[in-house]
Amino acid sequence: MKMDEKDRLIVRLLREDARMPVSELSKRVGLSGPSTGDRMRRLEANGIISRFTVDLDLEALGYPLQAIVRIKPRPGNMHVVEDMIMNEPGFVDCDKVTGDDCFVTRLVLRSIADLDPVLLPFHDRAETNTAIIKSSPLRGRIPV
Amino acid sequence: MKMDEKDRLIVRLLREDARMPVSELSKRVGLSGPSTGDRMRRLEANGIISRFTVDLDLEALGYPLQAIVRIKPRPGNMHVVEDMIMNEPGFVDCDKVTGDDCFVTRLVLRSIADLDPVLLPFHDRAETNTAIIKSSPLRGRIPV
DNA sequence: CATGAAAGTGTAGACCC
DNA sequence: GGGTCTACACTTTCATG
Repeated sequence: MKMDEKDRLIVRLLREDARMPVSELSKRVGLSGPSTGDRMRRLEANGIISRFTVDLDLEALGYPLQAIVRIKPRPGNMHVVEDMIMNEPGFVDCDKVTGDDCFVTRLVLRSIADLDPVLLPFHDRAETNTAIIKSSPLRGRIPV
Repeated sequence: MKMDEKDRLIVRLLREDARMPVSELSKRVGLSGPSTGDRMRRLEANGIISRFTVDLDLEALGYPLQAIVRIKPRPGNMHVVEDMIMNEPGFVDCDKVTGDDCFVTRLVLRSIADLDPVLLPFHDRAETNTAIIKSSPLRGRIPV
């Protein structure tokens, strides 16, 4: 699908506020209401916009700490370990990657004391490497 | 802020479709329109919902490949390397972490051939470790 | 937290370039 | 094909209980 400058502007504005009325969107884009609505629907239909959603503040939800945990299952434990990750709600992201590690995950924590209990069950079946996140200078940028 | 079951349902529904009319939201939650609207605004005011936004499909935007790149600047190159990450639009996530690596980033690519040119400038100032993402079984789960 | 009226918003159809 | 205008239906909001 080809996007012009107005499509890109619509996407950028909706990223900031997905509930912006079509009427206001149309003013900022410089098109009529209906055309703006059409473009919005077209962007969604073509899969550029995969969904309208809300970002949650994990800190406000009681999870002030996050860690990157790399997990390398021991031979034969691939599937079990993947299931264990899925069944621990603290893991909010999980990527399966090539190379030495198998899983790169993001784990959220209520306190540092929660880290050990979460990782302990893994140590029978995998090697883990944990790095506490100090800050996140970049989250979800759109590549230009 | 204390959240009850209805607040949590509102958040869950808005995650699926942030543009859902308050009128329909209220039906599904089992409250009147105004109370539902009030709760929505309260969740946003208290920072639980940090913003209404859209998820973009990076593949549809022409970036079918992603990699996790860990970056360890050589002594004295911390700031330069951070700036280099910020100035390369392919980096869409960047976390500053404790431990051996300093930065854990997510890099999006149009093709595997783009990997080398992006990483080359770093090799003067840092050690990098790249893992191609094969699949992402978990993205942005809400911890329960 | 619910109700009802007023103001605002989205969308379909006809039309134009 | 894409854009605009108009009009009607739906939605949100505010005042009130």
